[in-house]
Amino acid sequence: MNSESRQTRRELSHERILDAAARAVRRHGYAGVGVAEVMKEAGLTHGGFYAHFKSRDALLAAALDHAGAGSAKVLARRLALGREAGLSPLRALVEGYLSEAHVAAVELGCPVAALASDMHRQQEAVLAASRRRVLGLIDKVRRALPPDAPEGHAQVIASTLVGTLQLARALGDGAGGLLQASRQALLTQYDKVPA
Amino acid sequence: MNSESRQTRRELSHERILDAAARAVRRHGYAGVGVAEVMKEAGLTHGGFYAHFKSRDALLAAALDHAGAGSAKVLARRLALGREAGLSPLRALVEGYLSEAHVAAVELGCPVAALASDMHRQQEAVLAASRRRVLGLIDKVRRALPPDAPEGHAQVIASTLVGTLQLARALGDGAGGLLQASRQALLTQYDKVPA
DNA sequence: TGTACATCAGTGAACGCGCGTTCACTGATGTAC
DNA sequence: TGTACATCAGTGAACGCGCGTTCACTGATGTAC
Repeated sequence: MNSESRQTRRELSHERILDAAARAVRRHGYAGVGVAEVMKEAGLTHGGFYAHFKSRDALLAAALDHAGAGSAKVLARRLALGREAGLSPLRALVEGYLSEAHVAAVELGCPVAALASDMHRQQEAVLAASRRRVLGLIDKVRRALPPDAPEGHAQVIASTLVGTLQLARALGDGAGGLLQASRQALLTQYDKVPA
Repeated sequence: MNSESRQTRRELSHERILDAAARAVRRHGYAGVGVAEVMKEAGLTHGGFYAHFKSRDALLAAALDHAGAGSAKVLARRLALGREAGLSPLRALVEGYLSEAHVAAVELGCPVAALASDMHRQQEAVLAASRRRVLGLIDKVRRALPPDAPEGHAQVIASTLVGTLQLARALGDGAGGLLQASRQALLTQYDKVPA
């Protein structure tokens, strides 16, 4: 334990609330996040919430940033593993994102896929945090592409990743070869390094 | 007025409720649809709702089918116009779907783009209607492709269409060339008929 | 065509419930000496 | 090290509000003669 990881009781609680909210917003959507449920999952009672956040919306915005940081870590690990296995960064990203595991793990997965169709309906603070997630995703794709790749490639790939994951989740068992079709299309079109 | 279009007062009300609900669910999302608001927009009071639908969820399911029928009509018209202008069906579809007008017109646009990330969270009846919309969209894309196109192409294109529209809506003015990038990518990759 | 009655469609008040938010209070933690 | 006190973090009851749903009632529509 270094001095940075020594946290007060308050800071520990704050982080548990954020963790719970970041999971809740992905699992239940913006509208499905309840203050009481989040606090309960953090091991607290709902009354103490307003000592940590000034409103439910403030919690949602903070939760999105928290979820984004979590997703970034997951991706970094995936890219590191892929590199060891000799995969191109794009292949590691696409195969990780468009996996059955990601379809199933909504509450720990990409917040953009979990929330995108509802983003434009949110209030300013929540919308701003949501936009950061979208731009962050596009940026992660961009960094997995060669430096000289055209501007729009990262945007198109990100759009396909998000749309595919959502449709796969909606269709459930009836998704057929949707994931596989998108993986193949993206890698065939954008991955110049043979696997 | 032929005999088929002669409707009772009840039938007229029913249709106004459905119209209002189909717009509301796309504008406000599943969770944002309120019985009272829908009835008000249909020119009625909320108490009469349960003479038309047995629950709010039943309304949502019916509204999705209604929205799907509306979208199908819009698309058919777009394809007819495109054909007159010498556009391939795929180009007519892609340029219509990925247009600034569609980004702006959420409440009359594609219900899949408006709702996809929330679909998997709905109860069975609403989920089933939502799945029909997804399959319907994929099918529309398939019919805009050559008959010998590989299985997965329609799925991938539909995913890209949905994802792109959602990200464009989320980013708003900051969407940059997102629509343009996806239009170009899809047509370059899948439209073999030169414009 | 007109009148009397039955049925239908819609009204609006009321209910129960869950949720975000507030607040007086309590018990735990930390500080001063 | 121990005691007294101040501060902090969390508790749980309460409030107001909106929403889905129910229901007794009313006014409009349609039918019988």
